[in-house]
Amino acid sequence: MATARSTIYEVASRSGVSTATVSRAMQGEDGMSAKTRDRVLAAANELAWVPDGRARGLATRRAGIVGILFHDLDASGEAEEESPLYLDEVIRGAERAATAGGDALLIAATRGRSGRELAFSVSGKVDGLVVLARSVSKPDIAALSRTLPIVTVAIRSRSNPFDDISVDIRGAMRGLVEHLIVVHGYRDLIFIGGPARSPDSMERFAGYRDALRTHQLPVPSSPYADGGFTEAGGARAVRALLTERIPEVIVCGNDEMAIGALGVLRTAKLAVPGDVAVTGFDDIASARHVRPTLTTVHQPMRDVGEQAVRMLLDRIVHPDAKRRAALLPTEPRIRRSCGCAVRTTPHRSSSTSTRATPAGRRLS
Amino acid sequence: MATARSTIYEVASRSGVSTATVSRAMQGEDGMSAKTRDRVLAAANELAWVPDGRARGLATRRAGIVGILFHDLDASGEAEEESPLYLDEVIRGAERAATAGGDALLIAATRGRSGRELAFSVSGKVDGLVVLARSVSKPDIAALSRTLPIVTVAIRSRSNPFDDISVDIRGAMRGLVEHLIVVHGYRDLIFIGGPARSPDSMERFAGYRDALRTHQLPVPSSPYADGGFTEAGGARAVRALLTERIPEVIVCGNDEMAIGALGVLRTAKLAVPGDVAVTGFDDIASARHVRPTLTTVHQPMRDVGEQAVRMLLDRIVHPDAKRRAALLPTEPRIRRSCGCAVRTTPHRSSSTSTRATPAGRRLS
DNA sequence: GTTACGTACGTAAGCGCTTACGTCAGGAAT
DNA sequence: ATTCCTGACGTAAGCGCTTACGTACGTAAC
Repeated sequence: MATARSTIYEVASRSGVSTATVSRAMQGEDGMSAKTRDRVLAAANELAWVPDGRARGLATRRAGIVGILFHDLDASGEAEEESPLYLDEVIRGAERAATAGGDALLIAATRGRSGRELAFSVSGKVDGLVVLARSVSKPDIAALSRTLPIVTVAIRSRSNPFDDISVDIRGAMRGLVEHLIVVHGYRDLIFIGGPARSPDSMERFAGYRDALRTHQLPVPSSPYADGGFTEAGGARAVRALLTERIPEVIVCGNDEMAIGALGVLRTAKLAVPGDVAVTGFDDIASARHVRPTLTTVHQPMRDVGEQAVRMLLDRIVHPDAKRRAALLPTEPRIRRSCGCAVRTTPHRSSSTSTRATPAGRRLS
Repeated sequence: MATARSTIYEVASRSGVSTATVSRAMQGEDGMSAKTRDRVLAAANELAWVPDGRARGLATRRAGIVGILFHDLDASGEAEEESPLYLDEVIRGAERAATAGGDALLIAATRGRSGRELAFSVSGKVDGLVVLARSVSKPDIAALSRTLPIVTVAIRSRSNPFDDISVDIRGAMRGLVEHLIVVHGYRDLIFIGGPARSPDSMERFAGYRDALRTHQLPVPSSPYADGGFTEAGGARAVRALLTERIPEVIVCGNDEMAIGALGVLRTAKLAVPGDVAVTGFDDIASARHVRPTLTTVHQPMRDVGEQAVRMLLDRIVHPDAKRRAALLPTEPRIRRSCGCAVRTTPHRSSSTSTRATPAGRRLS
């Protein structure tokens, strides 16, 4: 149990060489006699020695660690807001890319007001940082960038000077709504939005408007209601809606609200999609399991994580390359709730480069 | 964009003090004049200087980073196995505990055979390691432990010499099955298991047997079928079962298989729970959304992560304390599929110390 | 006015690596 | 037999911090 790390010096003396040689052996340099290398490696093994990452980092100016900063709503007790599940996908993707690049991934959640402090403490430990939207304030990001390469996720404002990876939310919602209009011929749609001031929420609504405009339908200036991105909020909004009228389709800003809507409609004895169609957004796991199965849009969150880290790794190597920004495409998941009669869809052939996430792999 | 980190020397000379003073100021030591401290802090601020974690780590012999090692099945293309969702919860919990303790969390997934290498590379970067079951081989864990404090998760064999956090799977399954027997009076149960050689799977079955034995029911020596912990596997097993007979209850080793079972039963026009009851295990998000809602057991995965890291932090400070192991309790989630007529259950009062995870917060 | 401390800060020795140079065999070329 | 490489390794100077000591100054006690 007593943990006494051994050092390169012990390994050196035990194998009768200098520390330089030990170092070279550990890095698999060439220009060494195989015999010497084996002796060194054997000694290292016997002593259970692993080069100290801190010392190595100090000497090479490279920690071999990249960080990702996100905002953990759930833990801050900040709101009733659902902890965003997609975060996990992003993190997994980031981990994968980091490991593939030979680095390790440091994760840190800002909560409430403590973001600033956290960010700076983390910044001393990593070679670069992926910063998710809403985790750190713009000025703080700017300050961090004075010491570190930064890649942002989902910060698409034109003024964002950093490399960025985002998902084409607006285009995705537009595509989904066009499906409703073109394929199903719906003309009477209602949009239930998320928190009014959330940029993400606004994007979704903008895509909705895009589609209506394109097809010469009346374009509302604001969502019918703010369902707060929660199941309960969605239910509430639909309950209110039903006291007024019954539209052809209820387009929801996310899956949670759509699921809430389905619940209310069932209670009201309205058939989905027979009497009303419903769509969601995000493709959470439950979307496949509610009845009817929910038509929605899948966001490639794992790809977001992967690409963000890959971009960061790149930026670390080429600090002066010109800024890059990527807009990742989404995948519609057409199921039953929009009115499509989906036969048991065969597994998609795995030929595309976009990897399916577990949630989407099997269709209901 | 050009990133030139400044050093303590620049801060020192800019504020007209020695590096020692700068260091002291950054650590908020007392025994300093407020004036000097402010000068130093101001200089640090102007230079956007953050102490280099590597150098600091080298000097203090403490990186301020703990790591967690898990196995990412999904990425290895190793099997059809579902990527274990609970992992995300564990990671989030671990992150929370690490951040709370002032440390950062490094995450790394072993995939396929590369685990060994990864583990050692990570071990140089952290102060301690949480190792999840199945991510690293026992001998490798032993080797790692020669350099680092280790806490294992879900390695409950009596020979495990390390601190461990596990969930009382066996007791949980036993409790669930007793509910079926005692409350509902079922006597004719069937168990669909996971991969036969998985220790986790075996635990679940053991709990099932415990319950039967206690109530003097016939105790099978093996599960009725191996559903591989997947939805498809569960469906397959139930399809086979139905060609033979219809039991009172189908107890599934996890939720995925239970959901597969529900699908097959629906197709077969069998009412759940009217004709057959079904139970799952794990309480994945979908369990609340399938119809009927699924009776299952919730595992406190977030707590697992939190406690593991807390234990590790403790171990780092007290390397010679005696070994500790904790067995975390689970929470049954009694819903409809077992035959209980669940009225809208009120929110549980938040008086218990066990925190509810998002998935369980709202009942259907 | 000395002595004796306490306070506030400076000095410099590491922490455990990497790597630019330097050294030293031994073989090729002359 | 010299000279000149070249390959294989050793030397030692950092990398950017922390911290045990040391020093200088001011204050209190006498």
